[in-house]
Amino acid sequence: MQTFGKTIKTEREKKGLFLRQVASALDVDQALISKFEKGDRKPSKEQVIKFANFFKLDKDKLITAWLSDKIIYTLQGEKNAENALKVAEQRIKYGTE
Amino acid sequence: MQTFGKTIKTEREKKGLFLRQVASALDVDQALISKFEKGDRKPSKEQVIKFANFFKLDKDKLITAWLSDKIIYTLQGEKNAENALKVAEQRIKYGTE
DNA sequence: GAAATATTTGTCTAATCTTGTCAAATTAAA
DNA sequence: TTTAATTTGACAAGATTAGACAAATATTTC
Repeated sequence: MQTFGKTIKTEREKKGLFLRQVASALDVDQALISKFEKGDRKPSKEQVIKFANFFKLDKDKLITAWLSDKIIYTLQGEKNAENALKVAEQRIKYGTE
Repeated sequence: MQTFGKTIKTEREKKGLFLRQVASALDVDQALISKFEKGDRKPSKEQVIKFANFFKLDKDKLITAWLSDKIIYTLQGEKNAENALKVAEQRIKYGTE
């Protein structure tokens, strides 16, 4: 169950690349990529797609990881988090009623 | 499976109150409450709690509805929405690994 | 159906949050 | 200990959102 950050960090290391290199390939500041990897900045969807292309990762999987990061972010510190997820799931599946 | 807006609207009508009255009781602009009810403005958590108290609703339930609104908002238009929810659920239950 | 009342909508400003960038600090490697 | 890599902090700019108000629309009442 990967976060976006861990995924791209692992991938980068697999390929033996430095942040600097990814940064220049994607034209994104390397400090920013470092932050993506550590999860203290959230990339835009366009950036997620850039990463997926660059690392040849399944786009949907990477987007899913990124979305789940965002969900978890909005739920942080909420004790009703789990219930909210269940409710959201029902609402998405069957519509809000 | 209620949204925050529907919940407070229903509750208000149950009690036969006008927006104006709720607005003055909670000290919130009535146009804003109208927007909350229709779901085109998202209340703060403090406001959610105000509503729960005022209508004597279960705080956790109302917060859950409000959180699920926010989740659905972040997932809007995403085809990976359902998967992202499942992933988020796993991560919250068992931690991110 | 006219007047009064209730609700909704549109728009603007201010406040809040988020982004990307740069420089400095830290950590790791050679 | 020098060099290279990564992380951190802080800031300015940009984007997003909230709340306020007025105007428009809808609903109710007589």
